[in-house]
Amino acid sequence: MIKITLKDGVVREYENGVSVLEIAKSLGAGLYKAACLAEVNGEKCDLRTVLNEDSSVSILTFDDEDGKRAFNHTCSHVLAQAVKRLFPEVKLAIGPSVDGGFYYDFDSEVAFTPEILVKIEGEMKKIVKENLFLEKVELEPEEAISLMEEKGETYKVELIKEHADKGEKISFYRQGEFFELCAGPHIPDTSRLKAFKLTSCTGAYWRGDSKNKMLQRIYGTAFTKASDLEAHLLQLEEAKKRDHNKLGRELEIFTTVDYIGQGLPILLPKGTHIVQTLQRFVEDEEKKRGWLRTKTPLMAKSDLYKISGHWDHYQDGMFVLGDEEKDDEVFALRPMTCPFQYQAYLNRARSYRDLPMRLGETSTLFRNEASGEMHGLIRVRQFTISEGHLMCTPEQLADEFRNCLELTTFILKTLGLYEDVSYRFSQWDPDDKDKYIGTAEQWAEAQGVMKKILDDLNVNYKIGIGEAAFYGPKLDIQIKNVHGKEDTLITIQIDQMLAEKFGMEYVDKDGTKKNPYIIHRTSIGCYERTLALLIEKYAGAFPVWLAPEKVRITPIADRHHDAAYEIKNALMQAGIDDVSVDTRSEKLGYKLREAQLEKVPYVLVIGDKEAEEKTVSVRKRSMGDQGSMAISDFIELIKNDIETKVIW
RNA sequence: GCUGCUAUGGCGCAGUCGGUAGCGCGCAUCCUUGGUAAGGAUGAGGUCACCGGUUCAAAUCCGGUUAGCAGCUCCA
Repeated sequence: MIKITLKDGVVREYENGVSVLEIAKSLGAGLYKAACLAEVNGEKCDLRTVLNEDSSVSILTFDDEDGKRAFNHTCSHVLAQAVKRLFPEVKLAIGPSVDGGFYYDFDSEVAFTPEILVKIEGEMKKIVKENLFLEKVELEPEEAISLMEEKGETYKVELIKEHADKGEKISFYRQGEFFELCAGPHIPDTSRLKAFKLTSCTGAYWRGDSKNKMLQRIYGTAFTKASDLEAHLLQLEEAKKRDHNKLGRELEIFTTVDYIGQGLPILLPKGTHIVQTLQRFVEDEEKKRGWLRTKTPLMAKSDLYKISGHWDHYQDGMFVLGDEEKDDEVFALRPMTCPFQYQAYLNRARSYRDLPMRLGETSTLFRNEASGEMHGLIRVRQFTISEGHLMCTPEQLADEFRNCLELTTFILKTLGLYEDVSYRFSQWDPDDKDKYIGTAEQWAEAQGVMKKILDDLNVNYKIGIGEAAFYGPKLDIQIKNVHGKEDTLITIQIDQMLAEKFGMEYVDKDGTKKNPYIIHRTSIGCYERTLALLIEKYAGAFPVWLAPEKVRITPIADRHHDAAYEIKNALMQAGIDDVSVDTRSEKLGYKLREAQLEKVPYVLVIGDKEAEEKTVSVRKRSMGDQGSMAISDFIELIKNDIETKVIW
């Protein structure tokens, strides 16, 4: 007999050689049915694992993150098995679980159309019914390679060869006739896969490298119950309704025109209004915090970019005007502000007394993104960023960095996005010589300085190797869109290299010349992308201070029009613009419905009673009828909303 | 850039087997003058994204281009 310590601390005795699955069964039919995975002495393993000594065991179900992953991963094996049954010539690549489901990459001559996906799903259901057991098998590397070569699975051979010299056995999982290279762990049998759906098929490069062949990736998701699957699919549908790319067009925030080009959105009056409001807010806030402003050219001769290194390291991403072979002067639209704003610093000799020097600019940039990269307002070719460069001494660096971070925190909190972001410490990739300038020593120093600052500030970050700018490390503030895709909203960077390249110096107290540290930073990010995230955050129902139409005055009958315009004037005189009057001869309910759908924060209903008493009947978005109040009281109410930037 | 899908009035969509276009919403006008999420009638609006091909005939079939979508790659 062996002693098994369970999750709740209870110790039970079992026969030597008992499997975890049998233990689960002994604990109850419900747990047995729900079990996905086990954790034995802290190690994740299959439920079929057999125990021969005293152990601590916890049974993981779909409710545990690891259980869910194993469940989805097993479903990806079933997918691969089904594809091999229907298309034996298809070669298998890899098939992991991911957030919200799983995928499997196939090298197939046949394109997997939606109709084919349905057929594959049907075959998967058969496999589930067959209740195939998943059994782990370990082979010697040579054996594994020859087996996979025999089956023509060239991708698997490549993977095994990489593992071969580690001196470990290669693990496989068998389910029926299907034999798959896999480290596991897996759920015990296919019959537990009660509810799954193949959601899409797209292209994906083998090993994530665009030099490699593009494979076909089938995405899917799996649940223990059909109702959970349906709820999940419904949730995805709901998320799509918040998609800024759809909602932003519906709400007339922006549009695109095919003959203007990709990544060049037109901001309509409502979108422009929001951006302008954000811009004033940011510029005022920066001014309070000691930032000066510059206005620098949108383009420059190639000479400038040759000094900065962009000509060599970033030319593909720039819009170049002219041809170096033919033209005397070649220009390029600016892809960043750095070398332009540095000229303000270089305007005269600087002393340590000039530092820190904080230069902000609302800066329009142009980047020639590859054609497939553009996405609504999130990824565009022309955008405007709250740019800034800060030149300082080494002693000032940590404080100034903290101030930059505090500014972004303040802005994110004001926008209501603070809880939605995560931090990434973006470092260089020493193996990527094409992308990065500078020496290993320079990078070690810049990253070391940044690490210390971040750790001192207790920033909870993850590290991104190869995510640094070509001239220095970054703190990237990341946010996910409605589809779960992560983008950089805000970035704060430390740069030691460009100051040297541009000959930026200051005379220190001791009379020696030194290069300043430079912080590149944005405070709200680029306005287009931030706007996109705000549309998704609020599903178009913006806080009052940002709302492009704050008040809609709705007279009930024609005879109330004069009273309505009087109220509009009163609001305008109180400094509240963005007020409209809906004089259409529609019923009140009809007008209210439209105002609600357009997410106008306040609707003022004006009828006989209000016209008589000089009051307004206030309807608040999503809170309905608030009753009547004096016009002056309403002005106070909405002014407070605007000034405090309250979110409701 | 790559893989796949898509493109029909302002928006959302229908259009079968090729025979020169329909619906709903919106818009305009008129009637209605109403009290917190859709009152009624009439009307206007489309060279079916663009270029080319096949055909007696193309929204429909074929090729290309442009743009949009999902994903990959990329993202200073």
